[in-house]
Amino acid sequence: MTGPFKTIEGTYDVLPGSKNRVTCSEAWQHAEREIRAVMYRFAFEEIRTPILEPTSLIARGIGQLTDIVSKEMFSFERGRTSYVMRPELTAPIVRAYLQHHLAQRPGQQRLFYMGPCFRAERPQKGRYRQFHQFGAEILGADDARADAEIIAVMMAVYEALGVGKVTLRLNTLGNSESRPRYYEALKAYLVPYADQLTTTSRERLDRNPLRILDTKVAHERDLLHGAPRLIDFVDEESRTHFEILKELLQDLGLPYVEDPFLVRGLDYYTRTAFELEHYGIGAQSALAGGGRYDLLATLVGSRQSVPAVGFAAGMERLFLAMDDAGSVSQSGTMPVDVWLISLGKKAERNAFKLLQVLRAAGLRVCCDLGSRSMKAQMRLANRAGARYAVIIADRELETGAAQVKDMASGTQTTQPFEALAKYLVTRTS
RNA sequence: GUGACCGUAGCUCAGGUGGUUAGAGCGCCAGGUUGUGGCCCUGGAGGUCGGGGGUUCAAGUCCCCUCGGUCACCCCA
Repeated sequence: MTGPFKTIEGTYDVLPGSKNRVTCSEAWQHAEREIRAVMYRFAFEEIRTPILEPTSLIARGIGQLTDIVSKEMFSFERGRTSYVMRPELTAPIVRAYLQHHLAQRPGQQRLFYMGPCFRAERPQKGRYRQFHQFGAEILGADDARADAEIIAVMMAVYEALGVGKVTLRLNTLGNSESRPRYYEALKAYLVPYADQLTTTSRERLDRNPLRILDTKVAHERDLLHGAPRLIDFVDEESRTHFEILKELLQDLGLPYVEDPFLVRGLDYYTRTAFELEHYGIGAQSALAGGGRYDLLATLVGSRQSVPAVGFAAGMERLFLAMDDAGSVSQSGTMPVDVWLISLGKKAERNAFKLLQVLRAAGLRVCCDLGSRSMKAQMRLANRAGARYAVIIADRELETGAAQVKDMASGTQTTQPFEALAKYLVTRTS
């Protein structure tokens, strides 16, 4: 299908009552509610930043050479300014933290977010051009407990939404001094084998050798078995930071696997890097990822460095994992408490006023806005999942009492108009 | 950016080797009950067969192009 009534490639509408979790508004509301609840329990506060950011922030923060910045950004010029549709939220949050001097607020800043992000990739299962992330950041703390807190909230969200069977992979990348030393060693090892490397890996050799570590090409993986190990180059402080983090995770009963080849695709990570995986949701198995990014603030131009950790997770992948885990879905449209049925113009007018009275009493109430037959209105009441149907026609107007039908049992009673709200409220709460 | 598969009613899909007015189930609307839902019965609305071009007496069916969808690579949430 093509034409004007069509969402653009890699985007989708979220509709009420959709059988597909990703496109079902009730499923989104449920997930968002649970995520918020977990975040509040861990004492994180919400931050919302613009979807549009200056290109320079993203380019400097995430790194000019990353895939995201080099080929996946939706960006455009407007006058003398270059804008991007944010591809992630960590850099924007650091920007907000610096712009609004959030360091002046007491203690560490514990922030969470939810919202759309954009990357110009070819869509596939669990990957969209407009996708949605939620995540949390702790800014202003270099203690390993901050790393553990971040991992703990992240795990708690999946726990709360019924997603078990997740794998937490963990690694340390070292600090800004040890990383370059490892680059050199890895480069020195790989250069003699340059002719055996793929073109992309050969390009990375110069610019970002770390990225070669997460290659999936079989013979490159074999080659890497003999390569110098990242952990051997990691500085003493980063190493103890990593050891403490692992102990903390053990204390919290959070299982993890160490993965010396885990490298993240963004330049700003230092020390801790982690990924949460779930198999059974397609090729894109990463539910969430994150790590420590002590360098990011200075990368975007801050004179002072800001120690920080965070995680980012994909909503769409969360939904896929919930499907795979057989998590109870919040499917189907939300039923109404009461459906008002009226026959005749006069009754319609009266019923319309009654709608507001019942709503003011806290009931979810609706009626047909046409002039259908009793049968048709009854059918609508049924489809809307109404607990009660209230019938008003000339006869009821004369006697001053409405017919109230319990839709489940089919029994019908007569209630004076003045008593209606109270009657229905006590029966639906 | 590359590759594979797919594209017929709102949805899920039938439509052997090209041949009369393109079908079903579900959904929607209405009637069967002139004031009563769910079940059942009956009827109705709804289709540029993704789009364009070509082959042919004849194309939903064959060929080419194009657009979209899905999945995968790359990479990542």
